[in-house]
Amino acid sequence: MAGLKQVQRQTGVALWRQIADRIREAISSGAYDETGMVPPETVLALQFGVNRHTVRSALAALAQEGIVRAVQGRGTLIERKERLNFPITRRTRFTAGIGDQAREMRGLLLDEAKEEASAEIARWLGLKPGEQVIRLETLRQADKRPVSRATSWFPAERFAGIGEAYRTGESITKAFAELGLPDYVRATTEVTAAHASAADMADLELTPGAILLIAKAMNTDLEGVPVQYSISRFAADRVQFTIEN
Amino acid sequence: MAGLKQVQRQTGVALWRQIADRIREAISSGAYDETGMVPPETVLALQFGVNRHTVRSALAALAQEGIVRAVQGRGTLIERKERLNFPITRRTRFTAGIGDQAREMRGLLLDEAKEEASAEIARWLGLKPGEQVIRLETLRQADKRPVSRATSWFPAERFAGIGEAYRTGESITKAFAELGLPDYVRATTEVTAAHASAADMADLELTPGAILLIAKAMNTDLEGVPVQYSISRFAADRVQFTIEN
DNA sequence: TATGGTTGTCTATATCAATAGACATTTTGA
DNA sequence: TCAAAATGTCTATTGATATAGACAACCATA
Repeated sequence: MAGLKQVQRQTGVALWRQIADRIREAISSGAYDETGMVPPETVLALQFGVNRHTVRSALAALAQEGIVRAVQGRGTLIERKERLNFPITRRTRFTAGIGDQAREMRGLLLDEAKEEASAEIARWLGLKPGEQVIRLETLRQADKRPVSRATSWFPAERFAGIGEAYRTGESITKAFAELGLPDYVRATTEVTAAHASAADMADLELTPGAILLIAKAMNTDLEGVPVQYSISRFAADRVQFTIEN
Repeated sequence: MAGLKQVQRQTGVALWRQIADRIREAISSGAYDETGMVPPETVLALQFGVNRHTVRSALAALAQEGIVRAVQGRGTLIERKERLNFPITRRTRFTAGIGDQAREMRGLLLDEAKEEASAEIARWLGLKPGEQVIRLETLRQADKRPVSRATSWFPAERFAGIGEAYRTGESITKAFAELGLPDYVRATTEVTAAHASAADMADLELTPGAILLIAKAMNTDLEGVPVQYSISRFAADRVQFTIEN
């Protein structure tokens, strides 16, 4: 399991942050499932080869994130530890994909705009650059916990009113259905990773240094005509993607 | 493009490192392709709202990575900027997948061991826990630049000698072929992201704070019998995954 | 060849990060 | 009820980080 060995000194990233990352990882890998607690501060300090105060800074950061809760005299309890699985297939849908892994799924519309397609968007949607597209900024939550922040583009002519449909249905699938598109398929998905920007940190309730999994996806209708291009930014410590071939 | 606006103060990560990350991203997004140079230090300092010395620390780190090169009197030149695309399909192969994006592809065998399958490995390979498996530690390079570090497990009985076959062939596909398995398919792939460990930083020539894309993959033969389970760790700034459905 | 724009170097100061040690406070269980 | 084990708080010191200003060195070009 997570070999909690010595940390090596790295410039530019505070030791307590590196240690916080290591402990967070150990927690989510289930290393402390037996006790439901993090080892005592003195033990962690010894394992990582740092001062106890440094470990305390790390644990304070994790407490701030809501991952652990310290109780004087008892120890430091682990609060949460789930990682949602997100299957990527031809029938990928965010809400259904998460399925029974969470009780309540919501999609919130943060912003809507009609704009001219950039060269890249036009290419993905099979339009000419400058044609009208609707851009939706959405935030997706699983049990009130933010999971991803997405920017989606739709051909404006075909999907007029999709913003309102999304706002009421709280999912792309329902919005498409309301606009007369009962079914669609995932054509391509590109996955990369990056550090979270300040804006994404705020929306996804992340802390500095957090990682994003970025999925650029294109959906088509059953005839293969592009209906949506989206760039979704997932909190990397809350999800994993599964590709079944 | 990459809106190089003010950085917001984040505890635990040095400002110069955050700025280095932002500039690296801007470079790889092609923001400075016209000039082939990063803007002057004074301009960057103004854009980010920090002191010029802080920008200099960031640029020094990027120079250390080989991404930029400062020339006194002229400016700071951009050295490299490629991101390899790695398609994930039923026929995913590392070497062929990279294909024409690099001239020379190599797979180096770092370590080989015969061991008992853990519960997880056994599950993936369809074995009983404790059955013998062969574990290979490999490093994959594109044009001498390390791209990924992988740990792979194979059923020991069926693939005895795969270590030697990999060492000479420098690819899994060739090693399989040599052992009488001319073809195989990718069954499942799970993608996550995490910070690089010290060991991976060394092997992949990464700098502190670097991100990994982690792909856990299972390959089967044409009858659907598992032949390989692997955990590959990619330098996130050097690759992207593409899933075509 | 002179000038403006650029990177390189130096000094100084304030704040943050990390270590070190001591002791208080709380919980659990013998 | 006491002792052990755990987290909480305080003081002090050192080195890394960030800002500020000034000037040197170098390059391109008008």
